Amino acid sequence: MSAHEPPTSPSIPKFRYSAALASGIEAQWQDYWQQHRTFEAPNPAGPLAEPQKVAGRPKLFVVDMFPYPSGAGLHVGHPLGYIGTDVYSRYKRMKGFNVLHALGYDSFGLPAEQHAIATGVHPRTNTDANISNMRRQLRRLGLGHDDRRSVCTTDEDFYKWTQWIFLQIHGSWFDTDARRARPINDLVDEFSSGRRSTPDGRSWSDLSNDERADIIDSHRLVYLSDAPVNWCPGLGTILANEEVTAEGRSDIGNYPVFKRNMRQWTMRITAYADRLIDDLDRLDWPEPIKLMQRNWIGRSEGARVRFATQVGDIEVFTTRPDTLFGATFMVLSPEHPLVESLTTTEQRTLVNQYRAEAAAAGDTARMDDSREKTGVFTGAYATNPVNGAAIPVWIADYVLMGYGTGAIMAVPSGDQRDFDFARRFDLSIVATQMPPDSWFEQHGIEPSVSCAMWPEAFVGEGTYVNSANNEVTLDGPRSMADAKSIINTWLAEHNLGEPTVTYKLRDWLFSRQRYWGEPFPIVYDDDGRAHAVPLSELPVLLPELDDFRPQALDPDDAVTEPIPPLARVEHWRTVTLDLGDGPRSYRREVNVMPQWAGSCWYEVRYLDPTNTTSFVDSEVEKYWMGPSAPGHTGGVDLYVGGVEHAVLHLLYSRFWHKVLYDLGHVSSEEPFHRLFNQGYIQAYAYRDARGQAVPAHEVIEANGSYSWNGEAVTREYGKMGKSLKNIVTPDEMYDEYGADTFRLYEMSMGPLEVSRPWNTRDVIGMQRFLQRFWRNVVDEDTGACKAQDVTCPEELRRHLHKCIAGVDSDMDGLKFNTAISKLIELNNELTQWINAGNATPREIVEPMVQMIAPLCPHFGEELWRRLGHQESITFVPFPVADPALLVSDTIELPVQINGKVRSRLVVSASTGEQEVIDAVMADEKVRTATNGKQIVKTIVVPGRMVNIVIK
RNA sequence: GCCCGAGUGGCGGAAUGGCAGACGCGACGGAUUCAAAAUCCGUUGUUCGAAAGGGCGUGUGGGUUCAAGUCCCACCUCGGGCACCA
Repeated sequence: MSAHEPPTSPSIPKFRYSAALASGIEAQWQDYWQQHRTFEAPNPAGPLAEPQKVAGRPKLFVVDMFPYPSGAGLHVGHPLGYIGTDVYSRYKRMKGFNVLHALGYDSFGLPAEQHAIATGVHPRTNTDANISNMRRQLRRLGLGHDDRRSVCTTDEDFYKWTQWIFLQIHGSWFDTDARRARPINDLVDEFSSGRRSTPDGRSWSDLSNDERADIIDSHRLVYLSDAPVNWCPGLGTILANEEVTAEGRSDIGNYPVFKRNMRQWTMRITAYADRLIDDLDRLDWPEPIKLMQRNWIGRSEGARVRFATQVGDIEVFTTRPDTLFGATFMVLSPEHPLVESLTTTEQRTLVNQYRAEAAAAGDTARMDDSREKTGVFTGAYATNPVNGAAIPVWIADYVLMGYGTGAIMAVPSGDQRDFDFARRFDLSIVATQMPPDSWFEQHGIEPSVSCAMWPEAFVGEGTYVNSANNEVTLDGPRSMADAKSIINTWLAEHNLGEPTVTYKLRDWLFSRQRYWGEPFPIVYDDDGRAHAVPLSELPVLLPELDDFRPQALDPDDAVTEPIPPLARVEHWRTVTLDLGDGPRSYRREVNVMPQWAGSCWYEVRYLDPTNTTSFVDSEVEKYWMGPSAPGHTGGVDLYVGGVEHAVLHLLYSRFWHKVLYDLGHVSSEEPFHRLFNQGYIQAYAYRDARGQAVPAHEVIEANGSYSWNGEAVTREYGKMGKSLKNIVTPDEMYDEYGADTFRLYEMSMGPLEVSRPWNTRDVIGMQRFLQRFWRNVVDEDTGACKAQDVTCPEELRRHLHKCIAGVDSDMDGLKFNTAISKLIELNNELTQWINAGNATPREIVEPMVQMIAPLCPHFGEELWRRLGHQESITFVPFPVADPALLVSDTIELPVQINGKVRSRLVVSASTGEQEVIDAVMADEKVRTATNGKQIVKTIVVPGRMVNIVIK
């Protein structure tokens, strides 16, 4: 392993740790690992079983978020997380763990398809080229991945199982009593045995086949719905709610998105809303991500309440049933089904006009809350169930049909929107809670239960007023929770309402009108009824296409019906199958699955990538992902990725995993037990006077201002990207410094979870450190190992053990930046010792090499070999600190006077408190400072410091 | 508007409530060199001072404490998420 090309320049010693030397070393060790299959992790069972290697080691499953193989290749920001997980995995191998670390590719998706449309090149060709380039770039980084497990979602034997999971979901329903998914046949049994009654109460045997199928289909966890969807003509496909930005545009491409009705496959993720929220408490995730998921799911607890009208009850959902007595009017969504029958003759013209306007304005316009409130009176009145008051019924577009029941009871005294509406249209406002005096004081008005002077609604805890009828009263001081519970009980007793929970989360639109995705394993019969393709027919392969274009659509064309590319492949679209009643002709589903499908379960396939009989061997899944203790969710031990998938990938994959768990296919309840959000590496970009980006690496800084070609430019900070001309690639770093220096720099820049700016100029610092380290072990001229079995000074030995203890705990906590500085400090001290003419103590450098190995694996392997070891350093145990060397005999105590350090005192570590005080009082500087002052107090923090308080 | 997260030297960043600025970059000075690069040694928060030494310093203003970058309250700025959600 030591025959490297000598560096080209004659003035540089032959064995200096230069970029050229590093590159040679790195290439050789990468080959070594590949030949020796160093990172192939043994499985306990299944096709990759090596049970004897599994035995006696704890396991660790580390996963990076699934990358999309972009055509642009990697820039230095991309590998940050991969390096972090690699360092951690290598560290854990040295701590005795059986580590599974692999990286696959989320290779279906829009960019490859858009590229195919533009160039006519098959997306597979392009995707494969991108993957090989990315594999090449990552191999050069020296990542310890098990390459056998590098799956791609576009592989036929991968998407076979994506389709299989789809059919599992299609073949199940959610039992709301058991709070879990069950096979759909259980539901058929329940209906046919009479344990469960049919929707209209007829017996199961009296129903026609079609009627039965309708009932069953309506219970499936994935179902066809003809409902409003997010239609994005610019992409030629619909999008999930999570893929639409707050501005009503597509997350990808920023095209306009329109609401329209289309028949789509929809995943019943809402059935899992409660478990998706509740189980967050059992996960080791960053709190902000949990919060984002909670907010996205948006559980609100309240009550459904029915208000009687002449044409039937209006049902509302409210989170504040305790304010029912203050409901002075109702507001219905313009699309509410009762509007038609409620509206009086006199109001009809106005109402129709308003409804037309509301329909014309897009969702986005309606959501613009800076607008003034609009609305129209229907002419009808409803009865407030708690006090019998006749209250007017209005329609207004701020009430959305898609949330709750599409109707609200308006309590203007307690809700700001209702308050605004009431003031605008002069509707009455009745207080149900008396705000505290401080509230009135803040608003500069006299306390009054009359709302006439109130400038805004009062939301909060207050004494209840005006809230009683003959049977129930809330009046007086009481908590909101009590009041809600009292009124809910009363409502239930009188059959006027009941406690309910609603969610913001909507079901997941799962169809995409594209080509480059998994085909649905679904066919339709002549009646248009969907059937599952038999498992034996999987995978349903994508047909070849010559032309990948969806029909050309204007991004603003909201009305034209989309025709997916697969609809044009007539020979593929029609298929003859025997689904139990003889061979018949069926038509295939022509939509494809969204990109999220493959990433919903890929981590499971890492476990058993070559299994042809199951998506994963259950024993293998249990070993790598099973719960570690009763009550533990199980799942990946460490999942690292960016925060941008907080409500997309991380919500969808949890949902799929829970379905698989319910059906008994996995033993883990959650896919990712511990989540770590890495920061981003960003970069400066520069623009000239015209606002054009200029090449960032050509910009010169002088005295805090920046220039390019002699022209002043302005600096901005953001993502690396082509358009900003500020990309730095790993390849440039490999050439200039080698992979180990690059890895070390990325890890040293700051905490892994924090975003930070890239600064090529700083990389040199880590290069110098490795050079000094190298020079301490290797003779730069001869390449000979300098380490000798000599005794080293006690102080250096103590420093080593302190370093071991610190690096060990830093690496365990993913704090690589501080681990690196500890190694640099130790190396600096070692350098001084050696520069003073001493030999290199083997006792110091061997543990140092072991400690640097996870960070700079090629460097570590090479030095380990040069130190005379024949085995790879990968599984050499991490050094252990000697506790006896961590405590020192003497300590330096800072002495503070009134909190300011005035002196330092070296004392024996065993000095008692009184002795310390005596020594402090004898100190010259202390005597000067305290001279003539009264000592009020003396604080001694054992082993840490002394503080004297004087007056 | 609501909810998170973050503000520390010229820069990236360290600091279980206990010596603020570890480590690295940059800058400055020195050694080596014909010279440079590389390497090695040293200085480097700011301010007053010739020096010894002192004052001030972690976004701003208050507070708790013997002691606050760290805890509490209010505010400012930046980044992110959600947004007429009943």
